[in-house]
Order: sequence, then C-alpha cells, then structure tokens
Amino acid sequence: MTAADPACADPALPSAARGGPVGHTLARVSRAHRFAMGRRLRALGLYPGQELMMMRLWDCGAARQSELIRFLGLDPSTVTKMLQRLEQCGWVRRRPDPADRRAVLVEATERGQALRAGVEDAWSDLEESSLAGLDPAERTELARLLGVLAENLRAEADEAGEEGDCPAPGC
Amino acid sequence: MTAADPACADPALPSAARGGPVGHTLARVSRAHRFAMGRRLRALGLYPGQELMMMRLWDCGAARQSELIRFLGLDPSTVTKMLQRLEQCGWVRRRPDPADRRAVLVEATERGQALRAGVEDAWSDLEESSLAGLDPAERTELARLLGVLAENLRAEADEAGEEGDCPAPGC
DNA sequence: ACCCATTCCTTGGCCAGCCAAGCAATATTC
DNA sequence: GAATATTGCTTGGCTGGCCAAGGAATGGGT
Repeated sequence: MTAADPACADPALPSAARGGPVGHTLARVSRAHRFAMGRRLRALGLYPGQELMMMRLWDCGAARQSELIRFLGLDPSTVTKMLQRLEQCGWVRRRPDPADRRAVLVEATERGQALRAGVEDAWSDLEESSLAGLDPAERTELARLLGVLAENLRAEADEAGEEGDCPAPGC
Repeated sequence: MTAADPACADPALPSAARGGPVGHTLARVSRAHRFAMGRRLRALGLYPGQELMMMRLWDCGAARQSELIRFLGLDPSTVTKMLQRLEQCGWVRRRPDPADRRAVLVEATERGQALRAGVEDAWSDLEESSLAGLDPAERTELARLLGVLAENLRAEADEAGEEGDCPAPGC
C-alpha cells in the first residue's frame, strides 16, 4: 500500500503528552478509525465526512442548510462546499426555499438514497472490526465513557463560545 | 464565537449509524477533542496536527523525514508540506543529510523548543477538562478500551495494506 | 561496470474543515 | 414605514491530510 497508515505509528507516548495520555490515544484511534471508514466509503464513491451529511438527509428528508449546519456542528462554508460537491456527484439536490428566499433546501436524490445500505454496512462492519474482542459490557462501558467526554467537551465549547458573544460589559 | 462548534451537535444517533453506535460517538468526540485542542494550540501559534510533529522532534532531536513519516503514520507529502510551513514560521530547521543525499534532517529550533511547555500544558489542561467526572479507574479503563481499538484498527490497516503489495500470483 | 529495484522526497490536485468578509433576505425596533 | 439587527448562505484563503506521479540518490544483482 502506498497510502499512509495511521494505525502503524509507534504507540509510544511522546514525552510531551505525558499529561494527556488518554487524549493522545483518542487522537490516534480516531485517526485510524476515520482512515478505516474512509477506505470503506471510497468504495461507495464518498469521502470521509460526507457520510454524516447523507445520513442526516436520509433521516430528515429535505432540510434547510442551516439545520444541517447546526446538526453536524460544521462551519457554514464547509457545508456549502460539501453540498456543491455532493450535488455535482448527483447524490443530492438543492433548491431555494419558497418560504424564505435566503434559505436553501437540500435533499438526497434517488441515487443518494441508494447509498444508504452501503453506508449502513460500512458502519456495522467497521464497528465489528474495531470492537473485536470486547464483550457487550465493555462496549457499553466504552460508549458511556465516550459520552462523558462528549458532554465535557460540549460544555467547554459552549463556555468558550459565549465569551466573545457577551455584549454586557460586566461579564 | 463565530466558529463552528462540533460539540453542540445533537447527540441523537442517525438511524443509518445504528450498526455502529460506538464508532459514531467516537467520531463525534474526537472531532470535539481536536477542536478543543486546536483552540489551545492557536494561542501558541500552531495548527492542529503540528503539535504531534513538534513532540516527536522534541523527543528524538534531529530526525530524518522518513522517520517522522513512519512514526506519525502520515503521508510523505503531508509531512513535506507541514515541515515547509513549520520552517517558514521558524519552529523547525531542515538540512540535507550528509550521509545520504536523498534524505533531509529536521530538528526543532530554539524557538521551537520554547513551545514545549505550552504544548504540554495544553495536553494536561485538555485532559483534565475532557475527563472531568471520571475517577482514576474509569480513566484507566477508557485508556485500555481505546488501546484495544487501536490494536484492532492497526491490524485491519496492515491487512488491507498487504493486499496490493503481494507480487506472488497465487495471493 | 551496468542496469534495475528501492528508498526519499517533492509537486500538483483534490477534499474536509476552519476563519474572515461580504451579500441578500428576513425580522425587529423605533 | 424606515432604519437596524439578525439570519442564511457564499467566496476566498489557509492548513491538515490523502493519492498519483515523478525526480534524485542509494543499493543489489548480474
């Protein structure tokens, strides 16, 4: 394979990361995970990240772009460009919202709908591959612990986000 | 804050990800984690990803570019470009290897060395922030479970990597 | 000595994702 | 109703990161 192989990095902890061993492992694992998912998605004709967009569209039908931005937590410009590419590939259709001429409505095309089974298989397959050797209790525990991280990080991001937005002088 | 906020995405599981709930959570958490680290790194003048490069250079002194590629598990072109930018910012110095005229030796400059304390603090700070509420046993367990994932994903990547490289006809 | 495979790096092209800036349409306020 | 703020999206520019392709130096085989 000529490609980079994120999972083959030496697992030794860099000394500068001694204060954050879990965070460091998380970063390495998630890179390998994204890479593995990317390999499965490429077979379907998608790039990593696009599958989350398609999954949202499959779930909610036509959606406003602003709703997708909020749900996926992405930058508006990222969503605009991704949708332009998905549209050009025929996975997605965009049209102006008749109720609000600023907004754009997005929905999966038939071709886009057809990707769904493949993406679901990719998720299941990767899940089994990556969690091999863990019993159900361990999987549940891992999900719980990751949930705590998600909550903590969300709180931190909220906090940081409110700082600059506070117009009151006494804040 | 005008920036995107990965942690504020609705935690609802997309229906197409029912086969991979852990993987889906992992993807969300790692994005929030990278985002949080990126905020700390920006204060130091680094972009996400560059801190891993610098950490390796702090640990091993002068290194060949190929060694960095192997250790970080990145594509050679990614490393070339990142080093060009780090050099331009004065964090890193590059010079030809006298022992092998193909190779390039890389080392942190004094200015680059000075970043170390800041990066270590960033890791520690993010670790405490993200793991808040978890006792030591839970942190250890999380590290162990992530280690299993790392190993599984490494094995899968190795497997996939060897497929195309096998010159024997019978493979 | 020569040819050839391998290794090391670079370039160009592409996508995800961010920030800053800006335009258009809607909502709000006076 | 008009001035103002807010919302919704787009463009340009930058980095991280991948792939494909190619050039230069080394090493091995004959």
